[in-house]
Amino acid sequence: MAASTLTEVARLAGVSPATASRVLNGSARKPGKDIADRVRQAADSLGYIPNAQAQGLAKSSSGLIGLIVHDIADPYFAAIARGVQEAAREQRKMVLLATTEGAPADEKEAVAAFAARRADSIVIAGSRSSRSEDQEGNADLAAELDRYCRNGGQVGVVGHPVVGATAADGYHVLPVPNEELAASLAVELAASLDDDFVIIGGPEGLFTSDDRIRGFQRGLGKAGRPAAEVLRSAFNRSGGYEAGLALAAGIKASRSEDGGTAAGSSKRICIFAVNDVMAIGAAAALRSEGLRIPRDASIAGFDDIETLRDFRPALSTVHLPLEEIGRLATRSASGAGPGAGTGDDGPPSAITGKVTLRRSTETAA
Amino acid sequence: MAASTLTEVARLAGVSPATASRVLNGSARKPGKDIADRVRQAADSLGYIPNAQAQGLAKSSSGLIGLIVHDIADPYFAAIARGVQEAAREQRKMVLLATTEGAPADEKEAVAAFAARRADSIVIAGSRSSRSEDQEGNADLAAELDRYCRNGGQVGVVGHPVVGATAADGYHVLPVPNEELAASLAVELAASLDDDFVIIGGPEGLFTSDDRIRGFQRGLGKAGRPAAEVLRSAFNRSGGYEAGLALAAGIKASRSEDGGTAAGSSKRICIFAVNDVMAIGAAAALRSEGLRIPRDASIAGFDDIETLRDFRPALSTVHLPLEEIGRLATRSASGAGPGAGTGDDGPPSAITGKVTLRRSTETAA
DNA sequence: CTGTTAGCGCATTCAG
DNA sequence: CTGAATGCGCTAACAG
Repeated sequence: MAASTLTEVARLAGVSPATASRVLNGSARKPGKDIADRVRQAADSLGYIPNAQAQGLAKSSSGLIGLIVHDIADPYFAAIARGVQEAAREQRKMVLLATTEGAPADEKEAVAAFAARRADSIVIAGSRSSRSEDQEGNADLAAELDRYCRNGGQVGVVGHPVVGATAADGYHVLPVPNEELAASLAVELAASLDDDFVIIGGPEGLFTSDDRIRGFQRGLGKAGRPAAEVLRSAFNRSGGYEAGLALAAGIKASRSEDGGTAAGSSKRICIFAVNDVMAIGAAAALRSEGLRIPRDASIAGFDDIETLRDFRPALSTVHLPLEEIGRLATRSASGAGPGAGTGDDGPPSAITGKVTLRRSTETAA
Repeated sequence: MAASTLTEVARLAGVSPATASRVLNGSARKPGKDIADRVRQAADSLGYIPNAQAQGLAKSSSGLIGLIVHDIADPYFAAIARGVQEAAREQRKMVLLATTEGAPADEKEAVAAFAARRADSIVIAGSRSSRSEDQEGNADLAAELDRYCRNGGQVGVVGHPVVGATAADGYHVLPVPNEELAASLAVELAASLDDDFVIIGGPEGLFTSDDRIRGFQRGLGKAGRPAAEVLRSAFNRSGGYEAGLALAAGIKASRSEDGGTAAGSSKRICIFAVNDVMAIGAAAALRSEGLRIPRDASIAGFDDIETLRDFRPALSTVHLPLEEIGRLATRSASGAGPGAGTGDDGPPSAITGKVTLRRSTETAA
């Protein structure tokens, strides 16, 4: 038994399909009140559900928003996804999810799939990359996006533009002040701590990571501190853990150099991990090596992931309004259609974050 | 400039649309190698992307899987979503996301929306509820699901069947042994701890919560312990926090009764929170009241949320293969079509969890 | 093996 | 204000 169609509803109501369509969906013209009721009644007596595919075909617009993330189980993306979902709901649209592990080739596939479904807009949340291994994928992705935009699609990208994407109509970037915020974090940290700074970053070429590293170094410079050493590892918890292990070894080594008992003589280090999840991993590594925070090392992250806020010692970090980022990116990809003229998308709706110092970077006391 | 169509490709290749369709999509019959190449070349010279809406209309199947969760930012659902996504990828389908905050009325809307999009299957991940305020919503949801199934849709539900749903063809439930596992947890805890047990549960009527409470009590009974008192609050972090606050007050009160200095004379309590997120909230509350875990109270959760594993003291819990749950629920809603006969969906593919005791429930030492 | 014909379910011209 | 006709882009029966 197939779902009932508009035609069936019309027949039952004794009207034409056109009329039925007009009453059941918001048409410009309002049919007569009496006949409208008949149609509506017939509709739900049959349990009529409009076929969105057919509607989409006829109107060429699908009510779909495509969302691309690296990993939906990563709390960073999950939070953004929630914002996207909210915005979608406001627009009475549904969100189509694609996860790509950050591979531009997969992202290109996702864009093509969204285009095939005639998604009204696409939101790309994952960090852009300029790594050489991603060159080709990036080019393909850029081309696919370009085509999508040329066909009237809207895209909203969080953070940085896709590498190589021509600033087409309908292509919007929501800037995130990663660099500025990281600089502020460095300045605040430098003001209260005497520690030597070390950075745990993601792979070189990951924009989000690179921005935060650059900003942090700049802030350090502004505070009259030397640039920090940078350890590179995976942009996730285990990357943080590995780097943390290496740092722990270093801390222990420098201590024994200072002579066994003079435990306080070597300077404490302050670790800046470019995101909270890496910071937590690093903290776990230090702990597993018998080191304590903030006694033996201080540590700060970035993002202010909600689920991690109960972690002890409380993690110093930079708060980012993740949910709002998702919302804004989605809205930016829904505004004026192509040919709006000025190329300006109304108020830039800038994202603002906030340095949030907590126990993990207190002085050793 | 609209996207190019199959007809355009066909014209450019000098063949009929039917032939073009046959080569570009997997048809049973294979066109001649020479002509196939011409079509393929024409296709990507035009940047042809098939219109999934039109395909769906013609084939009446959309390649879409609908996923319903309470909140995508909740790590429990995020983990399941990842599993669903994986399974979807295996089937070369995309996932449509709907979040409902657990309201059956919204879930009904979501099902209708999925039905409108002709989703091939629907996965419902959120806990079922039998609360009176959800009665009406449940009935509507059940009716909507029933209709969806009758029209050939497949649905997979995690945990418990939707209240009132008639076991239609295409309706599959993936059981999660919440009760058994909670019982095992109680037994293991009772074996190593002398504590008095207290349970922090979600609102009465939430199946997942109720199952875990019931199981825990049963385990307690089996171990010769009296039933635990049950505190009810919201099924999330703040619910846990509030309940934790109440418990902290109780702990302090009973201590002062025992006389100020005899801090060890009143028995320690062991808190079982029905999920990890609530447990973390409760732990935070205790801590904020100056209590320490496991010294002043022990605590255990349920789910073994990955992001929470670095929490200290490490949380005792019951490990659940969340990702696999998502995968299996998705697969169960993709197997044999309607009319398969036996009503049996092959191997029950049972979910198994594992009691995982960690520091938060060690003896006070 | 290919081309032609006919819908899939709906929105939207047009005519009445 | 209503009904009949046309087409969205594609697939699946037919015919050649």
